Amino acid sequence: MEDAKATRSNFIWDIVQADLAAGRCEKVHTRLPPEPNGWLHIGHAKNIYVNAGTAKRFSGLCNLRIDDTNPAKEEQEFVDGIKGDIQWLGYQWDGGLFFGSSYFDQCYELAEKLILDGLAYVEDLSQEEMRQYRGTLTEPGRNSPFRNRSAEENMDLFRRMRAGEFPNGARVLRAKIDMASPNINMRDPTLYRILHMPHHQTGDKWCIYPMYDFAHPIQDAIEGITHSMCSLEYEAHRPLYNWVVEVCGFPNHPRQIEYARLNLTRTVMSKRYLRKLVEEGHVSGWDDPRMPTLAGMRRRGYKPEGILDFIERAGVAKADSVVELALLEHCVRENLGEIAPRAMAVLRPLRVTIVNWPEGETDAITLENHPNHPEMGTHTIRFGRHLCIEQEDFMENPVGKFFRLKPGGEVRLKGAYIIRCEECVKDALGNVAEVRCTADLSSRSGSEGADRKVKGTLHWVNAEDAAPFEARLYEPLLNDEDAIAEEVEGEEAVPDRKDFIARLNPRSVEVLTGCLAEHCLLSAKDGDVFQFLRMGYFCKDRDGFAFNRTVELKDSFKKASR
RNA sequence: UGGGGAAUGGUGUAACGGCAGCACCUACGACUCUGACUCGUAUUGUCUAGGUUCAAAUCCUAGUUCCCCAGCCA
Repeated sequence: MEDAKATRSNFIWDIVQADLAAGRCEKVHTRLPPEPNGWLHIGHAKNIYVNAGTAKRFSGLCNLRIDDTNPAKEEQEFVDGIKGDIQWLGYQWDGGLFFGSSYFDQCYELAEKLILDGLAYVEDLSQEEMRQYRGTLTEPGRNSPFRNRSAEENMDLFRRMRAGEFPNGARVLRAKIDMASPNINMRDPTLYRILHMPHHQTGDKWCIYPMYDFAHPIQDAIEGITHSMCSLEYEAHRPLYNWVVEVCGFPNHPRQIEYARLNLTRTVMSKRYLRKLVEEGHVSGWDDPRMPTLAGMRRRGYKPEGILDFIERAGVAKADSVVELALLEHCVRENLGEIAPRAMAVLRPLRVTIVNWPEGETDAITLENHPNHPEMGTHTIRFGRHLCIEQEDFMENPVGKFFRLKPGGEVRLKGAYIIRCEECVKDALGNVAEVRCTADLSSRSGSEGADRKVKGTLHWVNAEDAAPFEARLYEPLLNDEDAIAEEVEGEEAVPDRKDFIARLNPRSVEVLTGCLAEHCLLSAKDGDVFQFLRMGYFCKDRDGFAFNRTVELKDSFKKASR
């Protein structure tokens, strides 16, 4: 029996299951049609899960089809990124890799066929005139004066369009359907437009390019796709999709199924704005850890397993929804908690001197790499007279239930000794610069005197072994909802302002300065991610350390201090 | 106001005429060599109004709200 997670169903699977049962298709074949105009983001992960995942679920195949029908918006550089991200997520295009542009010949031939069949015509009206003839949501459109050209004339004009005789926008090829249709998408939609622009795959071969509505169903049908999953906004295009498959005479009929795209709280998902963030330099690139891209999340230390678990738990349905970021964080944390080796690091160091510990003498402390997985081994660090602890782990004037270090109080240093704070030394500004403590030498972890309980336990680093590291500063683009509201209010003249402001999770980014024990740096070579005890975790990427604080201190002392 | 969709706790998602379940969030408690993790407990829900039925989230009628469509974008 499969476990509950694996059997979690959704309405798409029900449809596919029914199609299979009714014999409407023999083997499930889906496709992934990303447009190469940016890097994949967490929303695409859902698309991958839905399409490639459905194929996997029913032992079918999934194609990767680079959807590059519009040369104006697409760039070669994104293709490799897309492929890499899909593989990183753990999916393959076992059905093959295709390019929408490789069907240009077939699209063109079918367009000629439609002309011959009297189902398409060349339009001379300008864009503006076409808009007027189209009617409105409540009024029917009017037939174009060019609607009843002969097949011969249409063919001649269309071939001349292809030959490059006309400038951009001079003419288009339209489907002849119904200008009075209540569905505006059926009011003689455009099939082909003139675009004198080289294509990153086909070069200068074409100066006319098919529209999505024409190309997509053709591509699906040619590839033998059985189920074509896309987002809700294509629902009204489904009649057109079916019309194209029908009139082109394909024996097989792919089925388009729409589902609600993924929305996340506090997260900008529109590729247009993500692109703007990159192009205007608000972030370092598509893989900036603040970006909701798969590349950004990868750099943050997220693992595909956590992301996929999130997608699955968020579910697939037809209702528009906004999933809380907390669910993503939970899934990622759960995944990382299981696999990440533990390490101690201090981000904002506060010097601690153990006054009864001899200068120059050290004690080797062995710590497990994972509390639940002894097979992950141990690592050894040194305890000495000079240590660093977290600034926030000491309070000169403690409030409420503050279990950590305070004057006269005791805490255990993880894996080592219980220490007592004797006094704190301040700098010229009155800030605590150093805490002087005594260690209970009989309380060493593992020794006989170790069972004495103290309320707090702190992580620490031996100052001498600490390797200062320079972290990249990933400040949140915006701190909180109030700030967003304020900015939006003040910038009303810019309509896009609200969307443009990246509502990226402020908790995912932390400015840090501090030090790492040397062993951490060494261990980091083996695995990217460390569970960082109470704090969350941090990851190492090619540029250095990025700290991701996903676990907030939600303790009662925090409340008391308000 | 045309057409196409969707409405279930704070959030997301199940239940396809038969006990409204699960997860996240939140709160409280237990545990703990960090207050994390883990474990336990709890609050909160079927858009509205009628109707059919022994029985309605589910079927019917009317209404309400939200989303998408008037690109030579996808």
